[in-house]
Amino acid sequence: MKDKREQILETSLKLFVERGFHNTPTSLIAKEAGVATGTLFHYFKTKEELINSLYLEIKDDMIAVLVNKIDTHDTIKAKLKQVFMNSVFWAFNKPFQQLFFMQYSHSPYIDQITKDQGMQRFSGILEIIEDGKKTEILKNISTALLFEMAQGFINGTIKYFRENQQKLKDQTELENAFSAFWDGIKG
Amino acid sequence: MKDKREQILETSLKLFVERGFHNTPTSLIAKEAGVATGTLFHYFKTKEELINSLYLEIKDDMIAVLVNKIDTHDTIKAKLKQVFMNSVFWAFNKPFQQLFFMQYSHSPYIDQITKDQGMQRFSGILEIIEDGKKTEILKNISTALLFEMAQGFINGTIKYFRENQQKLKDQTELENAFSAFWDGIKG
Amino acid sequence: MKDKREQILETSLKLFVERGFHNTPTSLIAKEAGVATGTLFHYFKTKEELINSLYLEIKDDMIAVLVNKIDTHDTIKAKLKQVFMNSVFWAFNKPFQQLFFMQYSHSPYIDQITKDQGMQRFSGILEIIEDGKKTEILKNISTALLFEMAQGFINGTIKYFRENQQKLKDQTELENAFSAFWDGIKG
Amino acid sequence: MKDKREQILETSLKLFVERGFHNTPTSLIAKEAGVATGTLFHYFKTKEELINSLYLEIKDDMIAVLVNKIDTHDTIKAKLKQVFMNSVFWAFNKPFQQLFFMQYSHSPYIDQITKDQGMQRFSGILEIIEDGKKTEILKNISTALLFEMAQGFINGTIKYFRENQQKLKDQTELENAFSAFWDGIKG
DNA sequence: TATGAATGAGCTTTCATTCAT
DNA sequence: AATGAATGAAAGCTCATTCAT
Repeated sequence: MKDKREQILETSLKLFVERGFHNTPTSLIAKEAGVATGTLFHYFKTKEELINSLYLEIKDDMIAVLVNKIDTHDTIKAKLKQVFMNSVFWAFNKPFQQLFFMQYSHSPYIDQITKDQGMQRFSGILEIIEDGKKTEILKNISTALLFEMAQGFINGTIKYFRENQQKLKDQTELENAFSAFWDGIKG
Repeated sequence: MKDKREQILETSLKLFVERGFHNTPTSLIAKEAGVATGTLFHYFKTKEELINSLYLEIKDDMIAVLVNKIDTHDTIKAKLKQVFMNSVFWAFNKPFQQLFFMQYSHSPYIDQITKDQGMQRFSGILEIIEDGKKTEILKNISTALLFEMAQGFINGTIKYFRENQQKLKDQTELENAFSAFWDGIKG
Repeated sequence: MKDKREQILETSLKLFVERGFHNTPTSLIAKEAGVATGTLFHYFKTKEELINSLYLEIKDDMIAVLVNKIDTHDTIKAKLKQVFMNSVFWAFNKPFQQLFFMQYSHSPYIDQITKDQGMQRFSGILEIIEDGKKTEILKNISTALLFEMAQGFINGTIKYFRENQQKLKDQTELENAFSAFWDGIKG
Repeated sequence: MKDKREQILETSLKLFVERGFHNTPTSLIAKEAGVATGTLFHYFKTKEELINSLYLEIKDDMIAVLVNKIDTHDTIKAKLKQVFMNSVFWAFNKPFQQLFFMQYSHSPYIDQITKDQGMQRFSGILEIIEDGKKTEILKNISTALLFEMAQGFINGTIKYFRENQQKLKDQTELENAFSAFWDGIKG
């Protein structure tokens, strides 16, 4: 049997995505999680604290997956391809988590402190981009811009594959997507 | 003096973006719009109908701007550059509208019918992409994927410039962003 | 084309019976009556005045029917039989009106003054009862009690026939009902 | 201190009778019952559920009183006299409950299912009537009609005594009323 | 830790009524 | 006489949060 805290996080993720934050009563979360309403507030002081905790836990999980199987000795291109593929892989393995970010990254429910903490975790990926620029493999564009373009591109790719899941069966289209991605950022 | 319906839409846009949908009482919308609470419901049967109407009106406005100054005789590249630049221009001219889409495009408050209606309005832009593919100027990737990649890329670009507004003063970085965009999708 | 005032009364009768007084918006009455909301308030200062007017108009109509075809020369029994039959006849000819009394005779929406005015109209029937007592044809019970017993009895009879309409086809059961009625009050 | 649920039922009975259903805010019920508004909705999902529950609880109480002190060995007449007297007794002991039925038995606020459930509880009394018919003590009229006539007659009697309470001091008039009742239904 | 009855502020929505036309 | 957009008080109901157990 799962830890109750864990159970609450898991349940609220699902409900926040399906129904929206304010349209998800804490009583419903408690019920679906199989705990008493009071228990939820034992683990999270407020509903706001709950969604912010959720945000950071998901961010941590995502980052861990994105940098998976990246070797220091890989080329910049290999590293970024791994990140690209890991991103798509994560989105499909953790669909609720991915939708959660789509919905709540820009929402006022997540406070700025939490967003900043989430951003810090991207440092590893930002380093890859900076390395790529130093060696002139990537375009000489500000790192932040390159990062946002890349992230937006990947989000678009994921959105497409979510709506056309059968296209993931063979790798062709995904490889094409990465080619376009790479053409865009390479120097 | 503005039309009351117009006033309600304008006010609710601002408030939904700043405070979130469920954290914005209809009473506050009415108050800020300078109308009685009953008046809001005279024009929009429910709060849900209000946000869906808002979504479509903003979508219409955006599309009109995106295809602005596009001439039939332009090259594909010129057309897509115009769309790219128009997108950034719109985002900066209509910041609330742009943030509204960021927050609510993926939210459950907008129903699927409304989202579909919104999507239909992109047909003009999809045609440009298809023309580009026919003449082998663009990559031979499915139109839907190209579209989503492009849209994601542009969203990222906008996000960057919103956080770094001074970088828009001269055109250099924006031109670089378009170059990257074009490199990504060209054949 | 009907008089608008008439139209409003007719429509509100139907709606008050089917939906209850407070669950029937004046806007709905206006709409169903085919007039503007303002028009309703032109004829009736308030919604309360509307239902009280309705009460009295229906009472008038009912009394007129109850004493119909009663001849001064008839026996007491013949007169009361006529009233009894007229009551059932009225209830079936004016079902909404009858239900209206069932629902609103005891309700606080009708003010006491109106109820008293309605009661006055029964004087003709009360006179028949008093005549019957004088000649010892009816039981020597206070007129008011005889009246209420009779009215209750008739209401019960009507309720039964409303729920068993086919039983009205031949007159047997209705005659039986009157026999019981007469046995109860005769001296 | 009373049970909160009980307190809410008791208070709403009084208020519904005095002010009407829709003219009685749930907030007022809660206030007079000494509970929070939320508590009312904790026990009754909607205001409609509240009034329907009330209807059934009162019906149960009434039936229990009506069949009180009836012995299997009593004659039909004795049994029905007991029911008649019990009815009057109940009406005077529970005046709000009696007025509640007068007002709401025919109202659209009580749904048909509830009304049917209420009717089922009369089976004991219907049996007495059927027994009476078998032994030819009562008129050979359909049971349902006899039942409705009787109920209407009793309601009228109660209405009279409510408006003329001093007449209850000695039993004479009440006995007369029962005589009339019995004359009406006896064979 | 865990419970869930109880709270009451606050929400969306309704609706009788007004009034300029 | 007739209209219907506009009003805003008030309604039913929700829900984050507390607290005695």
